[in-house]
Amino acid sequence: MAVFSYPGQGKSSAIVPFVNYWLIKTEAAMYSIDDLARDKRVPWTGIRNYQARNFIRDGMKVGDLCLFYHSVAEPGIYGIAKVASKPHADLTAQDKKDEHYDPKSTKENPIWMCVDVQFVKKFKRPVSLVELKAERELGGMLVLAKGSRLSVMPVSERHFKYIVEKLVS
DNA sequence: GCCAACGTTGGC
DNA sequence: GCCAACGTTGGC
Repeated sequence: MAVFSYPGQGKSSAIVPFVNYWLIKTEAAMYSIDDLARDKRVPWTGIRNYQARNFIRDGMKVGDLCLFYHSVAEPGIYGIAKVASKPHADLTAQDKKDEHYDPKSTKENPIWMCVDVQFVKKFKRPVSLVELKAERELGGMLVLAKGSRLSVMPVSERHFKYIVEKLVS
C-alpha cells in the first residue's frame, strides 16, 4: 500500500492500493482469453521457472493488473486480467497426474507458487507482437527483448497505460 | 517444421 | 564449480 495525497484537499490523504503491472503468457490452444472470460477466475498454475516464480511470490498483490498475452499462434496481447489472490502454493506441482507435476515439490516445500487471476476484459482487437515491436513508446518492454521466455514478467505503468489507453481505445 | 535462445540436469 | 547434453519456449 502507498499513501497518496490529493492536491486541493489540505492535509487529507487516502490510502489506495498501489498497483503493479504484469504480463502473463499463455498459448491460446492451451488456455486463451476466452477461456478466462468463461471461467471468470482461475488459479494461474503451471509456472515452472524460478524467475517467474519469484515475481509471483515476491511481487504480485491482489488488484495488480496483467496484460494477457498469447504466445506462439498469433502472438500478442488480447486483454486484461487482475490478480485476485495472494500468492499461494501451486498444488498441481504435487499432483502426479498433472502435466506440470514436479517430484521436488512437497507439502513442506511446495517450491512453486501461483495466484488466482480474474478476467477483466478482452480487447476489442488484440495488439499483435508485430504492432508492439513497431511502437517506439514500448521500447524496453521485457516481452520484446530478444530471447525473452519468461511466462510472468513485470510491465511498467507507462507501457501498460500506453497499450490500454492509446493502442486499444 | 525449423532453429535460436534459454534453463535445467548431471557427470566429472 | 564447470560445462555438455538435453528439453522447452516461442518467433518465424
